[in-house]
Amino acid sequence: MPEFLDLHSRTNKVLRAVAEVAMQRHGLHLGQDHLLAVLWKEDGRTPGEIAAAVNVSTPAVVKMSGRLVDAGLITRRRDDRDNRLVRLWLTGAGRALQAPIESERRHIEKKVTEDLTQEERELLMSALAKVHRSTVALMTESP
Amino acid sequence: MPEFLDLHSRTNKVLRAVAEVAMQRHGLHLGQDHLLAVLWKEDGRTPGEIAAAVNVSTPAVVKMSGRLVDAGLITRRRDDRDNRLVRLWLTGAGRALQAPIESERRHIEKKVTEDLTQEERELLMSALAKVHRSTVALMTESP
DNA sequence: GGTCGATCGCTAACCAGTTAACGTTCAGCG
DNA sequence: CGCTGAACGTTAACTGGTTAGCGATCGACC
Repeated sequence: MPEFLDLHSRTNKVLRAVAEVAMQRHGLHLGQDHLLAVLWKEDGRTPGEIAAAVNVSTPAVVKMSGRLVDAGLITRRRDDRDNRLVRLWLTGAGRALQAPIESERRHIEKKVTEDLTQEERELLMSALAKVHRSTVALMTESP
Repeated sequence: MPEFLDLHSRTNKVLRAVAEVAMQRHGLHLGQDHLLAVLWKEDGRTPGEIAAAVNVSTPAVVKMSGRLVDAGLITRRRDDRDNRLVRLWLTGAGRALQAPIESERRHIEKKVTEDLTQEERELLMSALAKVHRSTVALMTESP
């Protein structure tokens, strides 16, 4: 089992777990905060736009937005100019989550990188960015 | 959106996507190779042992092993000494996948880190290990 | 002004993963 | 020797995610 792939995926798993319990403290599941973040930045976007912004498929946004509607955090309404579009709008409850969620994520980021020196942190970011680019390149050429 | 968490999860996503298509070339889904890897190392282990080795819940192993049985890569048989135990055994097809899958993963690891110098690679690994430890610590103390 | 293709949201059927609850089987202890 | 509690696999119900395919709507073109 190659060491980098293994370490990276194990790290991802624990990071996800930590983020999950943090989000549950606010009644959210992991990933829902990303969707809300798009609306916090600009309300009334369509599922397709959100999917593109979050790098997720449109059906994933559709399902998740259904749960967020049930939770009373957003509402769904058709665009009256173009009737095949649907626009998602934050409710008061959804908007109220912005500050606590963002603070929560900053807290996690801080705790999780607190053992790194500033230099290590920068090298980690740039190395990870290189890996990201190489992976995207590998992905778009092989199929 | 904190930059490290974001970059790490985005990197994980593309890495998963690459691994997924690579595994599909051998008729596998992502994660199934990890389960098989445990059996390649030592055949005839129980779902609980495998779950612990792969850091996954037991039900996850149960479901996945069902699909691997359907695919003809493993068989499931109760232990005759202790009848509540179930042991998973590789079939010939399951054993035959070891070499190609391991080579596939090594190839991905190589391609994905090819833009890194040796020094960068080592720093990335050690930094990631630190993050991993801090995250585990954060996880076990907060709830 | 009608048709035809593109766009968009959505549903269905998968996959991996989780926790909670259930039924069996075993082992230790009275 | 029986009973009680622990260990184990399994099922059910949820989450996030995927691709394939359906239906409705819009826009452009003839």
